[in-house]
Amino acid sequence: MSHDSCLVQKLSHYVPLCQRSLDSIACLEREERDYARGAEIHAEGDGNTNLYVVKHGWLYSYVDMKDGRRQIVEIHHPGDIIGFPDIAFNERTSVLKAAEDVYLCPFPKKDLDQVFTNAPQLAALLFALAVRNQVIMSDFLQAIGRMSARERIAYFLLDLMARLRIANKQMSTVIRLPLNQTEISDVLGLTNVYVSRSFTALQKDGLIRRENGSVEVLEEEKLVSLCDFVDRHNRIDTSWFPRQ
Amino acid sequence: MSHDSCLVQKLSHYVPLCQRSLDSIACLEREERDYARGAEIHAEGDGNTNLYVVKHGWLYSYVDMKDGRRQIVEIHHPGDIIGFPDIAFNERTSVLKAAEDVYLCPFPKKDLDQVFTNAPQLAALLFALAVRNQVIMSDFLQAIGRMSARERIAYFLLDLMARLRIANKQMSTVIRLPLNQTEISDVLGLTNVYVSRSFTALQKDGLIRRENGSVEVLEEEKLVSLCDFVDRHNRIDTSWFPRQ
DNA sequence: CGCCTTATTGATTGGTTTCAAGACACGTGG
DNA sequence: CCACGTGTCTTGAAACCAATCAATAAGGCG
Repeated sequence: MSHDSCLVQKLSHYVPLCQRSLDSIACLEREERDYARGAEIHAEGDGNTNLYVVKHGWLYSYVDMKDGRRQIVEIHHPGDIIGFPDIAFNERTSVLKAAEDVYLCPFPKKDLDQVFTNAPQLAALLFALAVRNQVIMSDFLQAIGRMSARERIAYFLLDLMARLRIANKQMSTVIRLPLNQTEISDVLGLTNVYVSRSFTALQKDGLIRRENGSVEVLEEEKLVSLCDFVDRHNRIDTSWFPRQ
Repeated sequence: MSHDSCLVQKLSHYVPLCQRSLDSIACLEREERDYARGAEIHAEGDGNTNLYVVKHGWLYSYVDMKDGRRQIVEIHHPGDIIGFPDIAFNERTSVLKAAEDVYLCPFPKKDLDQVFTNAPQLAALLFALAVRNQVIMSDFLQAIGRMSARERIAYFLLDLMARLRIANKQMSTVIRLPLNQTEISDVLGLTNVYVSRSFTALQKDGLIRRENGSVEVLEEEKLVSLCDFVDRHNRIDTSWFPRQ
């Protein structure tokens, strides 16, 4: 059973997990639940006692703003743990929504204490991934704060590819994209109209090609230099981790 | 000695620290070094073996972009630990610069392993602060991605006040601001010209008042409703922490 | 077929950038 | 004391990118 856990697979990408780490993870994936496309698994302000391991499908977390627009703050893929950003709070800070049909494993926040007392390696790994996320978000902040619409789209696609490659090393250049242009605009701080125009422009220049719900990246290097993309996902430094 | 550590003071704000946590922290503040205003303590791409505890003065971390502009990704105050976002990498991802004369305590990254093996409470606290930072950055992303220049300035000031109040609970409404408008524009993804215009507009509307290097917040509630500010700094949920 | 969601395209508007000039404070040296 | 340079902030005019408003097209599905 544990060998087909995409969480184990994703974490093992960074460091060989010791037995205590594996045991800790197993206890997070006991239960499984299904949600249909469009379901809101929790709302902003809900109590947050649970985190979720994603087993299948894409989800995203978003925040509604007072002017009626919204910002998608995170996209969740299989093998991700949802909810870490909120564990420091008593209430959810965002709405969690299924972008397509999904399977999740919920587990209570309180289960994390045994990670810190029993599995220092896993604790260090989760910590490293959490702080790495700050760098990834800083990169993204630059994209949102300083780049044109075309460059942001390029950044968005490259970031998705880098993330998906962790779980699927032999990924092709075709990305299945279960998000509509309004959702993409809510990720990138644009409007759906301008997402459409920018996609069309990138396609006209031969950098990408689109086909119902998928994007094929034709010129990855050109996209990379367009937005100065750096892959922060592929490797992390684990040399400082406590050894077993 | 340890009682005047602003790091201990800041961390104690969230949870009473146990002796093992205090011992772990003490070992991070052994050495102290001075840097003059404008000094670049490390550059992007440098090896990163050290983190720093800020004892005095403001600093910031920034990234140079290919178009010549730059993005300030973090502002560091006394009591902050600098460098966590980078510990997952072998190289620095940003330049660290002293905004004024500063004192820092450098300590090697490798010293963190003893935190994870000996001080699970401190490990959990640092983890909680790291993941909370993701929420703070999400909030900031909304500000950058969706708000007008005036709203971003409002957000910037309120965020600064919330952070400074952790260390100084009786803070007045006057903020000393050792950053020039070009630096503020690099935080907010604006131009220095428009920062000036926006500051002037806020002052004309009676929300703030400026006096050589300081800003006085006259109408905090109006600023809050202008940018829908939520203080994420004040409290965190520590109920799930491992107990001693 | 008709309905709904999603994507495209055009015309107009507007907030921010860019470019440029001027004001002001401060320190330095003559 | 004044001249001068430097860094910082302010102000104006023009240009531009993306938002907004609005209409049309294209699919998917009952």
